[in-house]
Parts: sequence; C-alpha cells; structure tokens
Amino acid sequence: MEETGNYTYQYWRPAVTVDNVVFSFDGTHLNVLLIRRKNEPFKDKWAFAGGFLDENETLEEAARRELKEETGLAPKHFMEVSAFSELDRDPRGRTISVAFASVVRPTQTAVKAGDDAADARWFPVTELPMLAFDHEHIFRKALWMLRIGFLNAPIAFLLLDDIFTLPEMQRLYTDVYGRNFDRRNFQKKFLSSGLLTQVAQDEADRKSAHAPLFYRFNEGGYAEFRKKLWKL
Amino acid sequence: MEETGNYTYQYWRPAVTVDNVVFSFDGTHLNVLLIRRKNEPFKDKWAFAGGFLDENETLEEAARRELKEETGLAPKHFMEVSAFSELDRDPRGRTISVAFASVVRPTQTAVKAGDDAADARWFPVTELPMLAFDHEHIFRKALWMLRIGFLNAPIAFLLLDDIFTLPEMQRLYTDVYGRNFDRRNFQKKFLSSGLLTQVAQDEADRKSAHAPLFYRFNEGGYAEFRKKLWKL
DNA sequence: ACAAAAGTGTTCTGTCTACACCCATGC
DNA sequence: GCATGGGTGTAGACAGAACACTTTTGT
Repeated sequence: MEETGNYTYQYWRPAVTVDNVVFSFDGTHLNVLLIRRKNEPFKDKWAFAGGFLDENETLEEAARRELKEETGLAPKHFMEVSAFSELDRDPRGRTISVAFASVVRPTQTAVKAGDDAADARWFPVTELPMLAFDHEHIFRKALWMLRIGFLNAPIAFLLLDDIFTLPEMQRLYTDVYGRNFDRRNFQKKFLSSGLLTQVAQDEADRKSAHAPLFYRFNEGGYAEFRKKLWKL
Repeated sequence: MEETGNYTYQYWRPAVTVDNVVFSFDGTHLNVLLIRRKNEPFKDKWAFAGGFLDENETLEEAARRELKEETGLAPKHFMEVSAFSELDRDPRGRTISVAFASVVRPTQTAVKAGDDAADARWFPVTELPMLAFDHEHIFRKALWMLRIGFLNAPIAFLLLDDIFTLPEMQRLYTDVYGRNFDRRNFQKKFLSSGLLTQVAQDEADRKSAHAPLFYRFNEGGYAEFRKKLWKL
C-alpha cells in the first residue's frame, strides 16, 4: 500500500476496469464495436473492449490503451459515460467499471482482434447480440451520452467522412435519436445553420442533377450554432 | 483477494472514493455544501463531503452514507457527475473518485458536521473558498451536470419549496445558468408550460396585489414539457 | 421620497412543422 | 415500369426576444 509523507491509508479496494463503447457510421447505420471474449468469465460472449486500470494511467488513458490492444483502434474523441458499481456485476468479485464512449470515422474502422479479444466486429446498434456483464446497461447509457454529445459538440462530424451528403447525415441522426426527421426540414435546418459548406462541384463526383450534394463541416459556423442551443 | 467459482484475479487496485456536491437554494442564491476537513491531507481546508467506498455498497450508496455521516443530510435525488482519476490528485497515493451531485429542499438544509468533518456549511456558488484536492474541478463539472439535469428532469422543483414564487424560481435559474432571464418571458414560458399550478389565494399568505403569486409543481404537465425539449 | 421588487401585454422575428411533386437510378 | 432515393418551397403555428409602466414595501 502506498505511503506518502506521513499519511497512510489502508482501506478495502475494489478492482477497477474501463469499458469502451466505440461508435462508427457506415453511411447507413450507426454501429458499435464489440469483441468476443477470449477468457472467462463470459468466454466467447460479446462485450465491449476494456480491461483493468493500471497504476500509471488515468481512466481515459486506460480506456485508450485497452482499446488499442484489443482492437487496434485509436479514436481521438472520448467521453466518459458513467461508472458502474453494482455489487454482483462481475462474477470474479467486486469490480467497478468506468465506461467511455468514443467515435471513429468511416475510414478508420478497420479492426483486428488482439490481446484478450478472440474477435472484434461492428454491430448495428439496432441488432446487438446478447452482451456480457452489465454491458447492455452500459450501452444504453453510452447512447444517451452520444445524444448529449451531439448537442454540445460537433460530434456528428467526427462520425462522418470529411465530405458527406445530407441524406447520410440524416441517417446518422435517425439512428442516434431513434426517430425520423422530415427530410426538407432537416436540410433547411443544417443548411441555414452555418455548420456546412458545400463542396465545389468538381471536387465532388456527383453523378447527376438528382444525386446528393456533398458538404464539409465548417468549424467556423459552430460557435454560433452552439450559442443558439443554450437558450433556457 | 476474492475468488469466485474458478477464476481469480490479482491486479493492482486504486483506492476509490466518492464525493458529494450537494446543492440547495435559499430563495436568493444557489448554494453548495462544503465540509472543513478534520484530517490530513488538506486538514482544515474546505472540501466536498465524501470518503472511501466500502465493500458492500455501490458508489451511490457510498455517497449517501458518507454524506449522512459527515453532514446528516439525506437528499433523495442523486446524479453521477464523473470519475476523477488524475495520477496526483490525492497526496496519499493513487485514488480515483466518483463525484455525485444531489439536491435538497430549503426546508432540509440543516447540517451538523460529524465524522471526518470539523464543520459543514453552505456557500453560495459564486463565493466558494479554495477547495481541497481537485474539488474545484469537480464543482465545475457538477454544476454542468445540474444544468443537464434541469433539462432532463424536474430537478428545479427539488430545489424549491413545495410552494414557491416565480421570481424565486427565476433567481434559481439565474444562478444555475449563470445568466439573466427576461422576467416577463420567463413567466410566460413557465406559466404556459403546464408545469405550474397556481396556489389558491387563501392557502398562500400573499401580502398585497403586487406581492408575488405562489405556485406548485404540477407533475402532470411534465411529460409534455419534456417532449418539447427533445426536438432535434 | 426613494429604491427595489413584482405584476402585467404586445409586437416582431425566427424557427419548427406539415406537406407534394419531379427527376434519376437500379432492379 | 416500378420502387427507391433525393432535390426543392410554401404557409401556418408556435416560441423567443425586446421592451415600459404601475403598485407596493421597506429604508
């Protein structure tokens, strides 16, 4: 047990783990990354990538490390979801877990299972298999945090390619919020928001007059957009 | 170390604590509860009430227990704020803390310092003293969560008396959001929201035609109010 | 008497909602 | 040729912002 200066403590300690709920968007559906566990407990079951906190790292650093080890992914943006501490959540003994949500772009979704993961795959959020531990619960809270994240930061654009179409973006919102948006109103809202700049015709390989138009996220328009959200 | 069935683990473990950011409202200002620490480290400094997680309790249960022990308070509504895990946040050694925010009504703000607390007092959120550990950081995040809470649940009414006036409620919002609201627009918004029901004249001890009117929270009007908030 | 607090309505503007048709592509 | 997907505009309802005067109480 550590000792620093002249205080010491000697208390019971739980094991502490981190779990990663990684989201991606393939142009059609919102997906989440699961690994198949190589070891007991829940061997061969699907779960979020994660593992034990080490002595020399923060929780977020642990989440990044474990994710890299088990799937090769290194998302830029992490959000803390919540801590989970039900007494019986881990059959190995008392364990609390802190879950993180993160997002990767479509171009960076290649995964290779490693370490404790026998397999790693993307699943549409509407078609998740049975999950190990209380990961079902973690997932619901992570999706909730993703919604909050969409409101408070331009997270959506971290899930889209650099260049994207409005119908793509709308499908993303549909999956994230679990409801439909009127197409014309959705377009009007974002086109008038200053968040998007249209990509020049020759840069985009648009096929015809009725093929979707391409847009890019406009960092500059974001400050104003955010201000509008925080009316009462 | 625990053993269950036939798996065992043997990993390094951090100490785990909980911290309580308790909010109250005295009719004029939003306040937060601090204790003066009886022990090292940060002896005699102001800090949030908290302590070590025990083996037989969840994090929220630990937060409730510690708060009760140190201040006598037992708020009904708790929200998890975040986990804090910077390597050097506790001079005693590696400790991660999970912070909770909670709210008490004006009638239930009587505190009596106990256990590890030499003193316990309410401070206006705009006049906090220097805080121990990284509690300044915890406070900022807790206030942020309170704002989110105001949006997602009728938390505001858990900070007000059963019967309250609109100017009181507006002062609460002013402190929580750190900005002013137009008085007439504020009233219009909430009066038309269905969230409030006016208290009968004879129940309220209204002093004159220009004394404030009294209202009560109307649980029934809440579902609709919430629906409106979740348009895109 | 003066300052501080609270009741009260209207106008303007912007945003949200609902809704239908045409064109192009792929099957 | 049929279903799918995507571009495009308008009218009505609602919500937010700005804004001034009067009454009462306490100092």
